[in-house]
Amino acid sequence: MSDIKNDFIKLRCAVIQKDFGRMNDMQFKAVVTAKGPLLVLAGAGSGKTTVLVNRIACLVKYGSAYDSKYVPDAVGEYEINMAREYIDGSRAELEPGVFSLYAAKPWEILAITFTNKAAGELKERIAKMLGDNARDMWAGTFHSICAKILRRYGDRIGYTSHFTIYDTDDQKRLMKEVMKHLNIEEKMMPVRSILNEISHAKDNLITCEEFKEQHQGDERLSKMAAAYGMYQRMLKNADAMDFDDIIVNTVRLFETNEDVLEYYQNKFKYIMVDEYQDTNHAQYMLVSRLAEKNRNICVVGDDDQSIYRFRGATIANIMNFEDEYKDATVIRLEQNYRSTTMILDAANAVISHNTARKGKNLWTDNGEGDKIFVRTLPDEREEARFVVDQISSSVKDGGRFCDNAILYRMNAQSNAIENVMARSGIPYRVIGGYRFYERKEIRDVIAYLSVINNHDDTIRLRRIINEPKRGIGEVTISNASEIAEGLGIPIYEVLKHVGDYPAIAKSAKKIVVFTNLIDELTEMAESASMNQLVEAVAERSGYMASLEAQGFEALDRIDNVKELSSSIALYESENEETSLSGFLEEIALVNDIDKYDADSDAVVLMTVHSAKGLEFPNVFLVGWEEGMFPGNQSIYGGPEEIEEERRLAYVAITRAKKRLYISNAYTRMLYGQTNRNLPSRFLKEIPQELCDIEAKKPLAESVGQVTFKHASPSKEYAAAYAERMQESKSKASTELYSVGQRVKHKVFKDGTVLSATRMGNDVLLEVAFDDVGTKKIMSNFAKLEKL
DNA sequence: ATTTACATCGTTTTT
DNA sequence: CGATGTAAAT
Repeated sequence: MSDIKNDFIKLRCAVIQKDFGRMNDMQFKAVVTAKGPLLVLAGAGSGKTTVLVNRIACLVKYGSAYDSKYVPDAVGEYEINMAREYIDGSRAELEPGVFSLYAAKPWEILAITFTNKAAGELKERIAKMLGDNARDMWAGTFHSICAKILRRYGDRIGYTSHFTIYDTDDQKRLMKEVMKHLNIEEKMMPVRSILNEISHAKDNLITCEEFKEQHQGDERLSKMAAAYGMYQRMLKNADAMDFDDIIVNTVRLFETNEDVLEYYQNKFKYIMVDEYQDTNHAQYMLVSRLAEKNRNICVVGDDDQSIYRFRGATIANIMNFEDEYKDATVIRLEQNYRSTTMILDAANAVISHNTARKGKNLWTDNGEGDKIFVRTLPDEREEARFVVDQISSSVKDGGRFCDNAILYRMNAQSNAIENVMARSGIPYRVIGGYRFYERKEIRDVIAYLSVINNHDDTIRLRRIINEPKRGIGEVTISNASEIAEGLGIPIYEVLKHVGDYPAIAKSAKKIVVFTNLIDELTEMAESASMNQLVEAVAERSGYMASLEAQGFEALDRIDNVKELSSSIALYESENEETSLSGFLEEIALVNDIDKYDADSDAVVLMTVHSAKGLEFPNVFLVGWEEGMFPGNQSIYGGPEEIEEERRLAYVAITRAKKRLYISNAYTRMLYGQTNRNLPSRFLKEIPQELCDIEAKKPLAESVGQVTFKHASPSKEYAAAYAERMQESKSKASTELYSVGQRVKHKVFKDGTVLSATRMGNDVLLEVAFDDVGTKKIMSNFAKLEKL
């Protein structure tokens, strides 16, 4: 080989090194390993995302050039000089193409992440490196990527392109329906347990036929098999899929349609999977089918951070990767850039008690740092107060609220902390828990949109057919669905031709009102903007009016519906192509955590699960007690469960950058019962010399305790209420209504004001309507017309 | 068909 | 404790 060629190879590597040289050796190796299977075992805070981002950038820019000995014939002095200039900095840009080899096109890259947030972050960082090019890359969660594929090819397996995605609530409703049909007592088999069993089966790609076969002797499981079968049939009839189906159906699609599989195998030359330790069998199958052809599969994960066993994640996927792909390159990232030595040592100590792990030891040169603050407090209120005090004083010293995160095992724990926070006037945000899209009023409006989008969506149709009350009762609805079942046609078809079916003819009038409403809105959906559509739904269905009629208590709900409308407007302005099914998909698949923005200066409260992938300067881990963390379920569930909890503890500890506080309480009130709990075993697994321990013993219980339970809530409430009114920028009704005033409401028509009570900036009116009787309404929202 | 009152139930983590 | 469902009354 000529000298020029040898020089070129060296220089080419140097060029790449210049671009990606900021990383440590291991990271760099992961970035430039382009071909073949690659396993990156990345400890917490080891720059996993950075590796992913840079690897993609490297693939697009240089392809597999780093490892290659190939030199194009055309290379000569000119290219050599260009490389030299680039390396010494006198040249800013390389001429495209010269140094790359088999460079990947962005659309040939598939990056699968665990959360939408991670996907968004990935895309954003890649866009910074590659510019607009990044837009064509597929980056998303398993669910969103599969949904995208299914929207396109779902017709091959009997779905339309606007199929509905059922969430847990829809699943429960549907399963209840199934159980009614099959005469399964809920006491014998709770809805949840059946759904869990089915979900497990699906995760392992077991069809209902196979499930039935496998459990022939077992009466209980045979019943479940029957339920499974019927459940699937009804889903299909409704053109709906649950979360598991989205993955399973994609795998099935590939199984039965060779051409589709080949298309995606050819399309995705490079596949990357983040958080590989949390994949389940179905996801594993999906990935390995896609990667089969090119074998350019890079998985990144940390076996110590596998925390989704309950959802079918099997740690085996990452453990066996090397057996699966004998030629795999394995890279370990053990240098941590996030935490102090103290925190890392604690994390390492805890996780070392697990047996099922590949084993690694995180280290850092960030310095020793503070000891871990371990506190024992009398009860959960005191615990919350301790946390709040710490945060207050750190903010006084110049810290920011958003540098602090409070992590707990269960969402139910947030309440105690929220109360104390609110009282102290500390801004906070709760992530997860009650999600916006889980609120009843939001789900109702969404259900309307779903039905407009997909008339066959039986479960959601049933949800809204009598919401608000239209006088269509349970009997009518189940008759109609019986007829639909019997004829094998969608329930909406039955409703459209009520007259033909004597069993429901009595309610014909009311049903026609409903179907007309849906038809009208469906027609509107074709031309109007989605924002207009939501408003039309809220108005014309009478939903808004019925909320308004509830007055005072429904204020929040009215606000929420309005917020939904503005979030749709936002969706429309942010996305180029918008569609109703696109929006519905987004809200089904996108979680609150994804919307979490670090910009607002507030303390963050969330579960440890939600915190995966995030980091904070100060972290408070509350409720480290036996029975809480580890939870009772896992204590009695066996050693595997405990190991999972321990991994969760490991995740929790490694979220902290500077300071880590861990606390437990002697007694804790949960679900209305007070329990005495011992400190968590995980706490004891942290070596004492790493800790700064203090315990505040509870006072003797005898002394008559003064409780301030009812001291100030009304005041607080009034303040919060006033604030909210301020926010909603009430426009109307500074004008007061007098008793006896005749008014007109757009739904309830004419009436007489019985009373008017000022409340904050608004006025609560009691109005006797001529047609519908007396209602309490808030004048700001009701937009009454004076007569 | 709708409202109300009362009992019962189960309580992990999430796409 | 809270949400959810069932039974009885309007």
